Amino acid sequence: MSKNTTVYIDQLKHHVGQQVTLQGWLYNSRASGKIQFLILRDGTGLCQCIVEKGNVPDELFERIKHLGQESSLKVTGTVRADERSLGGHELAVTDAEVICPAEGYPITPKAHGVDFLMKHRHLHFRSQRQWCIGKVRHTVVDAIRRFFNDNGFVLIDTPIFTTVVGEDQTSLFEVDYFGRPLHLTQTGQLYLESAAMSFGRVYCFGPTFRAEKSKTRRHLTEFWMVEPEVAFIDLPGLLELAENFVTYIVRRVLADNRGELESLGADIALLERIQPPFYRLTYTETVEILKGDKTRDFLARELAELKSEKQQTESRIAELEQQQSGQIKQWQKDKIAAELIELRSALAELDTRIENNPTHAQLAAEFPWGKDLGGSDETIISRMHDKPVFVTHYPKEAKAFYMRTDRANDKVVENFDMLAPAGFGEIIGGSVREDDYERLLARIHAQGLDPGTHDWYLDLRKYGSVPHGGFGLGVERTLAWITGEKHIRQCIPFPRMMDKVYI
RNA sequence: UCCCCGAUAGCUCAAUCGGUAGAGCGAGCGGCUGUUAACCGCUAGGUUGUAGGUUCGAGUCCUACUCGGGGAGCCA
Repeated sequence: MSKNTTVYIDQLKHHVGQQVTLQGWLYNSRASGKIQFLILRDGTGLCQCIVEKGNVPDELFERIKHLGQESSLKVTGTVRADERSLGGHELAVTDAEVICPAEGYPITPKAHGVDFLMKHRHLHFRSQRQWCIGKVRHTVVDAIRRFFNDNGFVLIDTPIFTTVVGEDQTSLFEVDYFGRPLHLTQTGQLYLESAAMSFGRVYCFGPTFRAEKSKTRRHLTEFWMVEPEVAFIDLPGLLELAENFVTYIVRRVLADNRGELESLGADIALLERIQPPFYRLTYTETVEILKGDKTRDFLARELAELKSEKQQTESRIAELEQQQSGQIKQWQKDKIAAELIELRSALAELDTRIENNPTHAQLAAEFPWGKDLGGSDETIISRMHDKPVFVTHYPKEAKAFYMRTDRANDKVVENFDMLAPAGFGEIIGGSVREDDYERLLARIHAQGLDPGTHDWYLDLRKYGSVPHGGFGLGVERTLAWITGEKHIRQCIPFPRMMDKVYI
């Protein structure tokens, strides 16, 4: 008899006026005597469900009233459009079935600390912020695959257990492989180069592992990286590929996840400006900028801004504290308390930035040509620009053995990093590869590496060597930049950090 | 490996000069027919991270440790 259809919340707009059933979890609820507002989530979105006394049996009305957060249930009712409701649609409930009542759900709709949320990661997924980031991550990953698949690239799955060392031995996880030491991959690049000589354009996409002892908001020990590798390409060609690639990802997210970006508070205007060409600087130009007046003035201005921001925050805190001790209503006190908590944590961050500013200024001013750019240096350059910046031609000594020496200046290599704008920093690192057998062998020796383990890699330069290159893009860093999320650990479902694995 | 900050109720945080440990949220009960982190009233909830020290008296001061946060180096 029932022509009742079970639908997902994101399809409600197609069912206005119809009777439907939703299945999901109770995200939040408010009761007001004879009317209740249930916020239901079902994985596709949130929907406010209105339960009015008289429209459902009294017994059910009472039962729903005492349902805890995250109880699972089915609700049936009529879909109607209503501006007052989030999403613009709501359900006038006529019936409901509790599947599993929940009591004492630990993550309340109020504020929680990072450590608490990380320890409850398995539940934290259900929160709006994590849900939005997960949806954007899905789009980013799909856009990555689509871009390469649609542009003639062939997917090559490179091994996780590796015998070769891409960069620095100390940053590798060693595993006992039936008594023989192997390493978890930190790049698929060397294998990919061999594949590029077969397919021309290839890419690999998977998890990668770094044992660096880095405890910052930009580091994970396990993260996802996509690496294209192209035969017959030069540095300008690689930069063009990278900027088209990043632009494509950003456009896809803008098209598919505008609601999520808004909800996350991402800088949409900034994302809309992302289009080729990106800025191009050489390492030498970058060092000159860092040591020059522009950077000094920029940091001084930033310090002044931070200080005035701090002063404003402090006086606002004092003002609120004053109000708090006066005779006011309870709800006003709550509001003030919530604002105070926010202001105090903002103040702590301002203090850190004020404290770091002179150090960063000194590091930049005294930057010696030849050193690799530090995190703070990248942040400075990145903050000075409103679009991504390519930094190219780093000193040979600071870089990996496989990067191609610039034939016009043998102190530098034909490599590049791409810095995301507005302070997020590096999201891509890449290079043209050394294609000359003798030069590559010399570099292997110079860096104290074992030529024996690189036999097969050297072979690629023996049999029809061609100019080729590629780069690696960090998925979580890209995601953090796009979503405006401060910490990379929020951008992967189960983060693995130095010395810390929660679940 | 180094530097800075922190640990008080299930959660987020207060506690002035060293003087009996407080709010809100959440939980429980009651009220309210349009709420948007709803609101109002009542109830329960604590060995102040651990170990020692100073003191008539320590959440507060000192030492060590444990755990957590941020940053440097290095990197996607």
